[in-house]
Amino acid sequence: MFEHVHSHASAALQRPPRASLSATRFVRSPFLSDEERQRLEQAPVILRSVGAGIDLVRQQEPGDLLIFVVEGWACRYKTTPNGGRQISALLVAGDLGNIDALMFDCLDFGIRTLTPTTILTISRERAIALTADYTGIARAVTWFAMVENAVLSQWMLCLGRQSAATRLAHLFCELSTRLRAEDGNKSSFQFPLTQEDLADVLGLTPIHVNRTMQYLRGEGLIRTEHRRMILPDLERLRRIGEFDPHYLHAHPKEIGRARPTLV
Amino acid sequence: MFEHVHSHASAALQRPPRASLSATRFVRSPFLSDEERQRLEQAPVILRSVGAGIDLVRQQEPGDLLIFVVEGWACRYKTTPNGGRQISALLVAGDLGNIDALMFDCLDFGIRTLTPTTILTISRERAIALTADYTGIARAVTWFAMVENAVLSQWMLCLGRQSAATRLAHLFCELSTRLRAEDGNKSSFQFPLTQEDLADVLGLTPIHVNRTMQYLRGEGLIRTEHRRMILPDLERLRRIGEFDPHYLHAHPKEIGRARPTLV
DNA sequence: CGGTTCGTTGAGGCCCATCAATCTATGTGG
DNA sequence: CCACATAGATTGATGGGCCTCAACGAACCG
Repeated sequence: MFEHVHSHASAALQRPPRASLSATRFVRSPFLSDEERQRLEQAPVILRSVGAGIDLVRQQEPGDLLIFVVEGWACRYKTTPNGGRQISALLVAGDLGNIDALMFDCLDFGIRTLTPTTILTISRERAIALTADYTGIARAVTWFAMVENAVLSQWMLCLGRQSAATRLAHLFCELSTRLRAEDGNKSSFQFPLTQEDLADVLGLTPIHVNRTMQYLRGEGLIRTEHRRMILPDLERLRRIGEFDPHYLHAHPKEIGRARPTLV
Repeated sequence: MFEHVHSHASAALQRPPRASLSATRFVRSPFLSDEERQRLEQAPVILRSVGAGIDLVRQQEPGDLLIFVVEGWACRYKTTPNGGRQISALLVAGDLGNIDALMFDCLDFGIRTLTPTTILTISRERAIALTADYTGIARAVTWFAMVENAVLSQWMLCLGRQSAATRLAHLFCELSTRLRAEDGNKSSFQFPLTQEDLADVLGLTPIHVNRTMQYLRGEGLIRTEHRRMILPDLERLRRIGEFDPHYLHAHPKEIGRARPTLV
């Protein structure tokens, strides 16, 4: 699978903190019992360093690994026959890229790194076995799948019904929340994506992304300093982007009810 | 929840074929054991007739029922503050509208009927209990959630990177497949949606939907006769729509591997 | 220092939105 | 049976948001 990946696995595996799934958001799911969390942390994984712009999984090719992002940025994407690309998810530290591999042999999207990235992989067969043996793990999988669902629906609303400025503002708000980069009315975070990447997320051309970012800059809503995104007025940016963080389900207070007492 | 729904429940409940989940795609999932299938079919449900244009669930309101469509058309949708609507899923006979209710107390989308519709509801608490007690049912839920995921990703590609004609053609191809209305290179099925509904699915205005449909008609790719859609040349329509049915995962040959032997 | 990647700017045009009106089909009440 | 109302399809005119093509500037890097 990784013939085309320039790998530093051997070096990575010698790191002091032994590689494990504890570097991912997955093990922090409230659905897990202590035993289940431990099983996940003990699961054999492989840590790799990968360059930028590398396909980890290609569209329509079977994949035998689940891929987590530990550091750097990656994306899920689909392409049209004539070369158009649409990014359907941005993957940052802690994210699982191909949860669908737990159910489907063959994915209809690709996964590609956008920056140099550290990834963590676990065998698909083993992951499936874990979901079969531990109901809490299975439940966590379902939870994450449904959150992805909610995020995709929100992006659909943006793509179908929002202007370029609103889409951009919304995306920056979403990233600010997901990266937990918020500090009162301000926010700032490392932001290594190119304007072409942004265009492929938002369904625009890079040129128009550029012009729209200039507009937002002019309005004092965003600022960029050497690959860092600064949002000086979150409140106003949220209004422009019509952003309501609810769809991210980032604070799973709701899990109590989803976990029936009769188990 | 249904105060605003003009209901014929009492009449419906007296129907000869007693209402049960066997009218849904859910019970045909290959993940279910015989016992599990039986439990689903025995689960207490309520059958209702609902008029067109009725909100079954409103955005941001908690829902205590899972809603299946037995007959007619409905949709999941989201709206923008200034009145824009984006339909994120079309629901036809057999579909489950709010699978997310199994995990989230409060949904961030609404469900609305597009035609007079017969729906079937089951208590959310009871459904959650079923997924907790029967691993096959839980697995089926995860499967359906991931298929929805794949469909949403495909729609995102359409919204972000395809022309109006391609989007329309793609949608008709998808519906033709989902409704199992295909017959060689031709297809035809009841199609009660208005052009405004189509516009809200495709992220266009009704006027442009109208003009694009005229174009497709002129090309001999679609024909409509009193609320019936006729696709005289599926192959060419698929080429225009860049349609590949794979993403629908309609033929779950892959389930074998997703169901590990070590259980 | 030359090459490459990415950001920026300009000119021109098309796809689709907007506004407004007409036409048709269906249904309703007198 | 007809006058009327309503919803949806259709058509026209106009404009704007975004795309396309093309070039230039800036930052980075071996």
